[in-house]
Amino acid sequence: MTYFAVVDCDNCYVSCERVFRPDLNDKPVVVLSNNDGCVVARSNEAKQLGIKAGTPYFKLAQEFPNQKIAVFSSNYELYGDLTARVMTILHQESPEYFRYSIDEAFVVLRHTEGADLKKWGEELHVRIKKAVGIPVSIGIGPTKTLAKMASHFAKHYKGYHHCCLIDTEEKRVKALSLYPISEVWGIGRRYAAKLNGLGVNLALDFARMSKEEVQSLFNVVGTRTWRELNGEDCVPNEEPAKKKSICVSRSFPGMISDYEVLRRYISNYAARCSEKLRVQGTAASVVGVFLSTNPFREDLQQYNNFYDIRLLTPSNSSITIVKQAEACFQKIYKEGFMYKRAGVVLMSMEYGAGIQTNFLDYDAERFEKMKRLDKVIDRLNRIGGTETVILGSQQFPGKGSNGKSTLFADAIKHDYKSPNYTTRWTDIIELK
DNA sequence: TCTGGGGTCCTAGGACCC
DNA sequence: TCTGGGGTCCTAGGACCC
Repeated sequence: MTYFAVVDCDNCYVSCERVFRPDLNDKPVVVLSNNDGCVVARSNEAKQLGIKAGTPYFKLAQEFPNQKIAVFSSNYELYGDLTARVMTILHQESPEYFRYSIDEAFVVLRHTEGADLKKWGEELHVRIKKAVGIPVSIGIGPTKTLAKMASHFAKHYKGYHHCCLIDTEEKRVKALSLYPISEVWGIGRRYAAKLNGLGVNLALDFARMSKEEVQSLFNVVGTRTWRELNGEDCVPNEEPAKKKSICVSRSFPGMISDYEVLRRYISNYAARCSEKLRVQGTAASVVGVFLSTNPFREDLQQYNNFYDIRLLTPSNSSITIVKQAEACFQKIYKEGFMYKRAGVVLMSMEYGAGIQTNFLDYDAERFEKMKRLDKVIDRLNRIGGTETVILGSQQFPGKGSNGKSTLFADAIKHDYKSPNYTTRWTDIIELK
C-alpha cells in the first residue's frame, strides 16, 4: 500500500520569525507582503483576533486599535533558508519526496504494511521542531488530496499531536463529512460557489455525486479532485517542472510617472529575471513588459499595457534581456499617467543544451564573453546579497537614506524587516 | 452544380495554487 | 498617504494546412 504524507510548516513566515524571536511565541504576529502592502501570514493568535489574510496593512491599525500585534515585513532570504533545512530532513526520511511550495512537501510512503505511520509523523514533527525550530503539520492519506485534508485536521486539533492519518474507509468518510467543500484542495472560490448553489456544501456531498454529473459540471481537473476524494490516486508524483515563464513585478510604494525612474525599475526587474533564468539553466525567447496605473484610484485616468519582443536567439544574458526590456518599455510608456505597478516577463524558454542560435544574430566571441560576465555577476550577488553588482542602466542616482551615495535605491518598502539571521554577508565574514 | 474532415498551432480567458 | 507577487493547467475558437 502506498500513502502520501504532506508536511507543511505552520504559519510558515511567522514561525520563521519566531525562531529568532521566541519572546513572540503565544503573541499575535503578522508578516506583510512585499512593499508592506497587506497581511500574508498570521500566527494563530492573530487569526483568533479576527485578522483576515490579505488585510491591507493600513487597515490593521484602524480595525484593531487597542491590540498589540507584532508586525514584520517579509524576509524571503530567511524563510528560504529555514525551509531548506526542513526539506533536508525530509530528504533524509525518504528518498521519494518532492517540494510543492516554499513551505510544504509531499513524501511518498511505499510498502507501508505493518508500519506505524501515525507514530512516524508525530516523531517527524518533534525532529523538525528540535532541529530547525519550526512546527510542522503532517497529513497522511491514500491520495494527496486526502493527505491535504488530513493535514488540516492535524493543524486544528491538538489531540492529533501534529499528525493526522486517514487509513480506513470510516476515517475517510468521517473526515469528508466534517470538511467544507470550499476548503478542498483544487476547489477554489468559483467552484465552491457553483457547488453551494447546487446544495453541495460538504466534501462528502461532492464525493457522493455521480461521476457523470461531476464530468458535466467541471473540466478534467475538477473531476480529478473528485476521484482523489474517493481514494483514487491521480495527481502525479512530480517535482514541479522548470518554469515556463518567469516574472518579476512590483507595486510601487507611491506612484511614478517619470520615464527615467520607471526605466530604471524595469531594468532592475529584467536583471532579476535573467538571474532566475540562469539559476534554472534556461534561456528565454520572448521578453515582455507591462505597466499599469492604480485601479483603486478611480479618480485618476487608467492605463494598462503590455508589449513583448521575440529574440532572434534565446538568451539568458543580463545585458541582452535588460536591453530588450527597455525597448518594450519605450513602446508602451505614455506620459501623463500615474503608474502603480510594472513588471518584466520572460517566456518561451529553451533548455541550455538545446538553445538554438540564429546565424544572423550569432557572434561566438561576444556570446562567450557575456556568459563569463554573467557568471561573475551571479557569484558576487550570491555571496554579497542581491544587487551587490548591477548594470549601469539599473542604477538610481542620488543618495540613500543614510546620506551616503547609493547605487541602487531599493524600490520596496520593508520598514519592519528582521535581520537576515542566517544568510548575511557579515556572518560569512565572521565565520572566516 | 459543389461547402469534408483531420490535424496543428496559437491565443485569450477562466480556473486554480501558495 | 496606504490595497502582494509569482506561477500552472485546461478549454474553446480561429487560422492555416493538406
